[in-house]
Amino acid sequence: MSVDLSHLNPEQREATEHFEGPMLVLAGAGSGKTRVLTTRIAWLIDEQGVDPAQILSLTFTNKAAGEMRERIRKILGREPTGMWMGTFHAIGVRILRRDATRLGWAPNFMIYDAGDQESLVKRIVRDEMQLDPKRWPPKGFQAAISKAKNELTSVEAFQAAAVDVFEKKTAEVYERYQRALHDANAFDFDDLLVKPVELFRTHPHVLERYRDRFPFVLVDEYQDTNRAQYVLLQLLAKEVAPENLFVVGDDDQSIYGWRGADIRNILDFEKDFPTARTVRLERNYRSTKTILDAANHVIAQNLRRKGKTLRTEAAAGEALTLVEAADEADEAEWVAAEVRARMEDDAQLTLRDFVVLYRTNSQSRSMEEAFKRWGMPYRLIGGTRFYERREVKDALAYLRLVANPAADEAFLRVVNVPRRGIGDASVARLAEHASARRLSLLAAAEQAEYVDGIKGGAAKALPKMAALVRKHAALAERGHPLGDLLRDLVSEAGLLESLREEGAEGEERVENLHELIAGAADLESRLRGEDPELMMELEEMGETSPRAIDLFLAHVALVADVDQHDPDADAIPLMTMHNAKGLEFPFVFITGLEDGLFPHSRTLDEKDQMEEERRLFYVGITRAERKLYLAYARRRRHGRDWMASAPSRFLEDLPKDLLELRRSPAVERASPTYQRPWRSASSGLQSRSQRLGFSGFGSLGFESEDSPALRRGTPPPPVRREAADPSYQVDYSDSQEEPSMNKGARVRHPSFGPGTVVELTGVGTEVKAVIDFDSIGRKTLMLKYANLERDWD
DNA sequence: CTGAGGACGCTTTTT
DNA sequence: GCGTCCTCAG
Repeated sequence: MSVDLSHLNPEQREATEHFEGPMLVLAGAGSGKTRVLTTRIAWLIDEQGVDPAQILSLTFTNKAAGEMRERIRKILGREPTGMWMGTFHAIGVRILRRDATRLGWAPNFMIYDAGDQESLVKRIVRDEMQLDPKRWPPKGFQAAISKAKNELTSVEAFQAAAVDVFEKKTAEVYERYQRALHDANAFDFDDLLVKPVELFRTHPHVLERYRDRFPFVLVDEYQDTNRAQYVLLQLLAKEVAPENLFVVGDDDQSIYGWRGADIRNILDFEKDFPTARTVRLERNYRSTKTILDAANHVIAQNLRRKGKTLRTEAAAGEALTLVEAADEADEAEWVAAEVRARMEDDAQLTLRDFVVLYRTNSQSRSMEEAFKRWGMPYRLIGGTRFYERREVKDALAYLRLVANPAADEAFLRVVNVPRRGIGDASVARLAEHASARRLSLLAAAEQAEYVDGIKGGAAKALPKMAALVRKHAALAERGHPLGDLLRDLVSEAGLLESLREEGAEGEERVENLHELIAGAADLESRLRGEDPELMMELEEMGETSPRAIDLFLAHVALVADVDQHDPDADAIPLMTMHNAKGLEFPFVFITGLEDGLFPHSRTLDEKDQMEEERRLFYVGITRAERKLYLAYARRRRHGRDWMASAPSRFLEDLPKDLLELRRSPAVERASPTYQRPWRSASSGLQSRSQRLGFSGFGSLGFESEDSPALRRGTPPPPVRREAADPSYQVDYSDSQEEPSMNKGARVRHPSFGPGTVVELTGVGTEVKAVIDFDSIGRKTLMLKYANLERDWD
């Protein structure tokens, strides 16, 4: 069998057929980097006779890993048995399960997620160190510790370097925190990267084993690696002749600097590996020329970059639409109306062809409301993650307790969930009793009736709860089906019942639990069906016949998002731009393009951060295949109060001739006397840059005086509720008439170039024209937005 | 021990 | 605007 490379362009091919030595693939957005990665792996296996077990491939998301494995399987026509493909964290876990003992952890360690970390830090700060959480917010410590870990700063090094009070206190928290993790036989997420590095550094023969095992290392999204990940890669590949490290990334899409990703890793790759070859993938297969032009102009403003320019052979396509809205509700309304209009225009389109992107999750609310009002289903991506939901964590804590009755932290979490009348006082007594007798809390709970100070309800409820756990532990021991076990457990514990009493939201939570149960059942059936991927994973970890319950618990820690909604459902996705990385959509709306929101106010005075914001904008723009909409609101609710907002400075970087400007009906109404500057001119046919002068663009530098409505401190008008206003779609009215047009006229469009009017429909300001463009063929345009010129030649 | 009511805060978040 | 956290009365 041979791998088909005929569909690759020359650069993709060069990267794909790279056999040995370090290589950097700078892959622009939409340039086919996944294709290169997967095809190269298949090529290594099929054409170069590389054993899949010699390949280690690292990604940042489970989704990416899963999709890549699937694609490789398709190309090969068989399972790439033995290949390690997974997230850095998942691979870290695998390494640690084998050798954690060498670091002093038992192999069945638990993984603390962000929430667990937070409660542990809180406990240390408040209970152990007795610090006032107002003056010393636990979050601050947690962030500092996480940062230190990402930079591979040990407790000792941190202590040595601590100068000010905060650093000294942090050093103490860090030390206690690390000790607590060890005592609980747990690692936090950061440890999953840090500890393998520690293992390799302190046990050279273990490192040697991995170096021998994996002569081929591949990394996706290299621009997002942090210090720990970087060092891990260096350890695995540096000076391991011939240094087969193959990294793919895009410095222009580095948007995770705030959580430790270091863009220098990709910028300096050629310095780190002087023999590295570099391939640039600059041909874009996703977007129209107009969209790419916009993206290129935006990113060109950044200084810290390798420098790439995306090229395409695609047509110019539609102009970008920039819309000014009155406020966020109006913005959302406009977006919903436009989506609806688009869909009415083209029956082929579905809601999945669109996406609404924003900077912060809180912006989703107005969007959700608008889509609800329009009766259009939407799908929220991101936000609170499935396994971090309260009810899910509660159910998992029960399950953990069933799997391991000595899991005290799980016991503490659910001892009074649902409410059983067991308060802090009783728990404290129980803990005393337990530690005096070296019992687990669960074992102590069984004897609660005989524990001093525990009386009444608590004395009855504790043994009852313990009995419940014991009963299910016995079932698990006998190999009772996991899905059934979990279902009975949450129901007998009273979780379902208590959630149902919470009303509508509780129903949702019950749904989540059903989801969890389904997930457990699914994993177990994969285990019984000897799913090859799963079997391989178990084998690598030296585990042959784990209990489904332990396997499930080990798995859930690493899976961030189970898509709760049907991904095939016809609904419009709403997400942050961070969440959109790697995705593509025909129609993209980027909302909230306002200074202080995007770019975010916290980034305004720091150059590097501003560049990261701009990269985020670039990521947003390059998601679009056919059409990009940009929107901003004149004012926006910010916490308690309204703020006047100015259009984002990023808009200045867009070439004006790519833009079509629109205003929402509400804005039109708010400024009835306003006249578009270009209309007052004699011909009515000026360049687009002049047209930009309307109110709201003060900050764009086209108009010197600020419009009154935009001045800071403007009292907010009452919140409009014209949402359901059916005129919304048609009320783009302004009283000015358009230049007259007739069938057969030759016209020129700013982005589509010359064309012929084929048909005219509608009246007044609602005239639509079907125009046959010389370059791209027929299009239907609203005349008043089309900004057509008569073309006489 | 619990539920009510008030203060607070609030960027992004692949794992 | 909303969710979380804390405090306090019953």
